[in-house]
Amino acid sequence: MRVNESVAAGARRAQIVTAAIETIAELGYGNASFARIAKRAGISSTRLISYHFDDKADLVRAVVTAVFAEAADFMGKRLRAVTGDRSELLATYIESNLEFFAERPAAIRAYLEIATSARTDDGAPLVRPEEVDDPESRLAAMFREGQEAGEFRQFDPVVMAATVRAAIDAAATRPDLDPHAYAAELTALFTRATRRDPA
Amino acid sequence: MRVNESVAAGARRAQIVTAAIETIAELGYGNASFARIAKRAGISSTRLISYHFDDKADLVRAVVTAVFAEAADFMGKRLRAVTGDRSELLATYIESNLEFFAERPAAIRAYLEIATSARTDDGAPLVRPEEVDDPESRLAAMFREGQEAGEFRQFDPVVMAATVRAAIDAAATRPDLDPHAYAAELTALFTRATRRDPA
Amino acid sequence: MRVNESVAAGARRAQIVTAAIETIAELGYGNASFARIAKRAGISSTRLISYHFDDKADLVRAVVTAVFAEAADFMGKRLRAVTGDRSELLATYIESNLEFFAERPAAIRAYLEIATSARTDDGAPLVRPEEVDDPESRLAAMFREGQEAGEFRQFDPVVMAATVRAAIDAAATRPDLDPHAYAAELTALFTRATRRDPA
Amino acid sequence: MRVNESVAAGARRAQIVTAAIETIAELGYGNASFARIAKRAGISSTRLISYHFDDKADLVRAVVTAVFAEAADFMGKRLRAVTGDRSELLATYIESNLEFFAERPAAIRAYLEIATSARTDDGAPLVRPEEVDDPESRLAAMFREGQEAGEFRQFDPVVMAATVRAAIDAAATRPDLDPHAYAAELTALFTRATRRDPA
DNA sequence: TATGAATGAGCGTTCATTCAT
DNA sequence: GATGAATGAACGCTCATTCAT
Repeated sequence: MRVNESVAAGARRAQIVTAAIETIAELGYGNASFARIAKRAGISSTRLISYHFDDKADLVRAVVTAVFAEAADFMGKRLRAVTGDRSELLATYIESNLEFFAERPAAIRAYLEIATSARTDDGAPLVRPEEVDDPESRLAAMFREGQEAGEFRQFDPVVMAATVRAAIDAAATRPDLDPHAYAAELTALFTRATRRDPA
Repeated sequence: MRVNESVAAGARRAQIVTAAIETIAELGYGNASFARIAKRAGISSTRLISYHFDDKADLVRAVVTAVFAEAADFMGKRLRAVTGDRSELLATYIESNLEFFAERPAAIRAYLEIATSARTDDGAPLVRPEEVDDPESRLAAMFREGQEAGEFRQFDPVVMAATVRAAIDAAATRPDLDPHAYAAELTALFTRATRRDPA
Repeated sequence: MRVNESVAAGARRAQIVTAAIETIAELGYGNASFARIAKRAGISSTRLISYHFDDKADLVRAVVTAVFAEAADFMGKRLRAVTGDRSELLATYIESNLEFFAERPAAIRAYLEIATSARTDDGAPLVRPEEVDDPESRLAAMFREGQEAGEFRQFDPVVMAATVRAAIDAAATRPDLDPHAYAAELTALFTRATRRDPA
Repeated sequence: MRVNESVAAGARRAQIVTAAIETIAELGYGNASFARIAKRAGISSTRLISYHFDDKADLVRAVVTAVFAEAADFMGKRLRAVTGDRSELLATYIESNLEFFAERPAAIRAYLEIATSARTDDGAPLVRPEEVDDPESRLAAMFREGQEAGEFRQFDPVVMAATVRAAIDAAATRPDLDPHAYAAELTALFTRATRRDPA
């Protein structure tokens, strides 16, 4: 997060981030060169990107941060409105996430591209999860609390969280399917997978 | 599959494919240049790669084919030994798949890298699923048959297959966790998610 | 030399010159970009450098001028105090010069960097000796006068002056050696090299 | 030194090294880009330079090695023919070195450019003296032996060697002066500077 | 006097691929 | 079946400088 940046600079940065999201989503991370991003942003030179971002990693980090902020805003409203137990929270989490995918497919595709494809020279992830946010850890914590509250059966919260995230992200690669129906399927699936077993 | 290739040429191809798998697994698809693959294979010039493979897509396709063949061989033995119903088949599928990950982590990481990162210039996947194999479709078919046989509850087989595959692939990115315990968790999860609901 | 510049502007210029000296001395002329100099000066934009100096050549000229002024001030005091003949003058010249190196190593390293490395696009020296000062010519004149006064043997004053300067500058690249001992060695060396041969 | 390189590759490398020497000598190290060197070498792309040399440092090292080899060959013949004492050896060293400058001015200018201007990003010399050769150390050793043999007076051999090298290198920057006359001046200078003092 | 924003040219380097034996 | 040599395009990034307040 930058501080003390002027309005004009902030707007330019946002414009470049938007172009980067679209380029990465459409062509893949490996094809998203500064030249292609600049072209899509309608700016004449890649120099302007280097001027506003330290390097490519900095731009990529800005993309992830922007997507996460948007997702958090979109989903946060729905999640804070939940009044029921954590089972309902999980259902809302899945549904709002899939709705966000339907709303902003490019943003989420760009994020997934970065998460799976952006590496440093030595193979390490360019953006480490803990650098930006870590939805999976928060999900695992929620499961753990639900177990302690007796709302969920006993299972490994880490595995369950990883599976829920993987299931949701997989949905993002199926834009052909209806997000509400898909959400209903996943909700049914994970409700059964997590609820206390019948006595 | 090539025909009429000599033993020597086949061995060279296999050597290059092996080096490609290791390079992709370790450094990521984006860093797996011909130069790096050639270096790992212990050959002096990238020319040898171009000689044995039409182009990079051809090499990548060979990698995927090799990994799939190995996985099919490894898992096939276990799956054919299953005597119970499709619920047991699913459990064996999950478990043998995670065992394969533990056995050949580089192979599966290379495959996942290719699946998520390898694109043509215009953003299309470099290797289309139907070009090599399509485990997800076969899984969906299995679910459909199980539903018709009354072994599973009613759910969307496509969504369930996608979720199972995503859950298994997510496990591959967690080499820190014990594969048997992970398999047990996933088996419990999907057994509950797919079984007929209690009356 | 600028005229009519305000105190504030003069201070800024001095601040930038100081940063330039340190940067050139530490990283070499080729690595002393406006960006690096600005960073060391603690100013946010290179624009301030361009504002206070016409171009890079102007800044470099200001650096050389500043170093020469400092050296002339430092050495001038000692040289004016010499009462003996030109042989003693030469010894004092050498010694005070090496003392100055010890006092202001960054300044002299920066100057030598500029003298040896700063070129225009077509290879010409960025700062021509006669543009700023020309110690070598003054030294040659001193030798010529000394020969006419019978204090030195006959030799080519130009070659001798070039050699003395080269010897002194070489000393600047050996900050590991004691400057006084080095000066004593050079004094002994050039005293023998310049004195009248025994009859 | 490369081994097992083909005749064609060796010729190419030599061609590029020659072009590099001329470019560096004429335009200075800072202006000697791959593009300018390639143009002078008459090759179409800078890629060919990168193909034959690991990186710029590798090319620069090859230049220095080539110049040193040439100088050693040129001077070696004359030095091995010396029959007198070390005083005569020193005179021959100076004279043959200046003759080499007159013979191959571009080579020596290129070397001096590299020695004074070629740095890594952090300011360290791109080519360390000990990496290629170290004439100064050998000269110092010669002085030390001469002192032990009673041929020279007592002085610091390191300082004297540094001064002789600096004096010779300074001569290289004066192509306007006659090398034989210059050599005679330096020989007279250092003969007097090094010989035993009269009793 | 100062500043952020923007620029086009150039940098060394790497890319997969083709040429010519 | 194998090889070294060569290629043009593209890469991210840095350069000193200018524009516009």
